[in-house]
Amino acid sequence: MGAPKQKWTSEEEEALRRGVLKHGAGKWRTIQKDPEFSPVLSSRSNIDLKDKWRNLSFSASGLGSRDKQRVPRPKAPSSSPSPSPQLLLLPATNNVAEASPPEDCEKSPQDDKTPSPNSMILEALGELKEPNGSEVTTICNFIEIDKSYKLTDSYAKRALAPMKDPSLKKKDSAKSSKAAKGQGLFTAASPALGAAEAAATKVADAEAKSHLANEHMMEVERIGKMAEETESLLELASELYERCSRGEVLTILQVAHREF
DNA sequence: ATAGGGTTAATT
DNA sequence: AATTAACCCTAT
Repeated sequence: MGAPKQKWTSEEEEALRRGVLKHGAGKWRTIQKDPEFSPVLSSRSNIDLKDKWRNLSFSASGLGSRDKQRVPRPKAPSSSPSPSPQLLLLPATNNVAEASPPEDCEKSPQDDKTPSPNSMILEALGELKEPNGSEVTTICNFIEIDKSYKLTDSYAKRALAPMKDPSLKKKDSAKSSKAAKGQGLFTAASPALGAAEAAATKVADAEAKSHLANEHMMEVERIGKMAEETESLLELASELYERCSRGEVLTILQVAHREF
């Protein structure tokens, strides 16, 4: 009776974000049970995590001064066939990114009119890049979060298995892979699209060559509708791909290629 | 156990 | 009154 509403604290929010970044969105139970976030999210249930993440995602999606298409009105059976299945994505991180960007990070001259949500992700990736090398699962999760790619943990497990081998440090290997298996999915608009798409396709094909592929196609189709986000996203993918190809860190591409 | 839908409470 | 956020219920 005396429980009005238990608002989420910053600690809990951060824990949730970290958990999602670490284990991936969807593994609420795992995140909640993780000893790292357990003490913080002890009073939250997996459902609460999901709900919170949902709210966060929705807020982040419609938080760009974009059209405020609000049509949650189930009270209009006449006229108005279908507004627009605008899919949401890119919950990203809500870190402090305002104040004043002193200097450009490195390149990305296209960082002008677009908020570049991937920049944050890239930065985060660079930050969490440990001397030991980022974990494959982390990168995998990144991609999963970015484009809502559905990567099962089975893939992660598989990728982690061969990763133990130190001889995986190849300098250049999958670079000329191209692997434009699904290049015909949608029209390519930028050069980076090829590489990025190839990477995504490779990863996707590595494990999900069954019904999951179908979902991927659908997802790709949806993404194709959003040119801006797609380009930004692909840029990130390309960056990751190049970076990994260089041999800086173990990449899912190499592992995937190995498995292939 | 997770995803989605719907409801209630608090804030503006 | 409208929006947001937490909570609850149901289906898969």
